[in-house]
Amino acid sequence: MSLKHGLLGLLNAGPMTGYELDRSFKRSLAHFWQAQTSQIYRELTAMEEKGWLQSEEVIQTEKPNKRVYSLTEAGNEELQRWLSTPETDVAKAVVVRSAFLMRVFLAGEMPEEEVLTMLQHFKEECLKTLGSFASNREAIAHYGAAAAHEKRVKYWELTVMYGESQCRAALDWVEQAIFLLKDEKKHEAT
Amino acid sequence: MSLKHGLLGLLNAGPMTGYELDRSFKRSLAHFWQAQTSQIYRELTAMEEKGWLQSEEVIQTEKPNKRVYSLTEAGNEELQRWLSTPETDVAKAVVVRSAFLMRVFLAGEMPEEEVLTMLQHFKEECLKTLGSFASNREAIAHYGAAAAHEKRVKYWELTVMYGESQCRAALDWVEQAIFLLKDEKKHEAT
DNA sequence: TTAATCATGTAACACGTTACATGATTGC
DNA sequence: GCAATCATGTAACGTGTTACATGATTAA
Repeated sequence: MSLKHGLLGLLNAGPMTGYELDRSFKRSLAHFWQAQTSQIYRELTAMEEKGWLQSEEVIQTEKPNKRVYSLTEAGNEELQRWLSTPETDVAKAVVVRSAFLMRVFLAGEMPEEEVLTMLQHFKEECLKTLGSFASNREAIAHYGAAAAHEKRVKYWELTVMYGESQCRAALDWVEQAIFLLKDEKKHEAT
Repeated sequence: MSLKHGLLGLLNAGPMTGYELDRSFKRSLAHFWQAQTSQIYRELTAMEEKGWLQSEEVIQTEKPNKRVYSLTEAGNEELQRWLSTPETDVAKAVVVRSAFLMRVFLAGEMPEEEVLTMLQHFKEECLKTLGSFASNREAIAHYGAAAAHEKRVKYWELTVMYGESQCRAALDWVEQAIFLLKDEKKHEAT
């Protein structure tokens, strides 16, 4: 149930519309939790039903009307409850789900050139993603300048550092994997 | 749709029962794709309906009866089709979903000691997981000795290497994070 | 005039999780 | 006598994904 709690966390900084939440989400949390716009609207409806949020419609003339959500007492308590309940499942903290690794695992059924192409493609993705972390840092610097919520910014930064370190490790791995496969091919040839 | 394709891949090595698939899965793929036993049975039923598998009931007297699944032509084609269709979604290759990082992101709403406890706990998980990769390597060595499917073993090994490198990176990160938080506290004290 | 931004959703489906049920055999 | 292994599932629920629908304003 982390999407709901992510939204509670964002709303803790102040009321927002679904649209704004969607953008905040994509700017800050998307590197470890991806969510579709439609899912966010659905969760907001569900959370209001649970009493964690309240909303108010704001009529606009120049733009479409919008619905502004804010945390209730119950929502705040739920956030606190979730944060103070440590994860019991050992595996979930570290283990991730990766369709890419599934392909690697099954790569024995593919021609080797295709495997190499796949790895090369993965490498490019890693490089791109590393770049996106750099822009993330810029965004942080921008918010950090406004200060006031230094604490929040500090932890946001930590999640970005985590992403960067994972990404660098993935890059090292893929380079080594490519090397190993190529090296093997060379030996086969001789 | 990777769970289905993982199962297809395992069955490509020979017919198996749901129970055996479950154990194979947990032994080899579980470090990048976790699946509940009940989910595996459900997927098997669905895949047989799609014509990717066929099954046969084996009557046993000393043990409960079992149902042995094997790949059909269509199943094999589907596996090939999936393997040769590269992932189009850029983000999915690298981005992962992590409730732990969600907690870190929201850690500003927690007392700092709790954050430290959480990080320390995460560190222990990392260490445990690193250990489990070691046992994974032993399992590989065991299968590798039987040879015949060297290719499969090679790629299996690569997925383990990936897990290990990610895990080590996570460990480095958490140690640094703990250091940063403690250091900050010290400066506040003075 | 075309794309981007603002703004909200519904419907259907796919996939993941949890709880529960059954029952025999084997080893400690 | 109790836990583990073998062996298979159903039901309900929760979450994630995809496709679709609407419609105004503003900048290139």
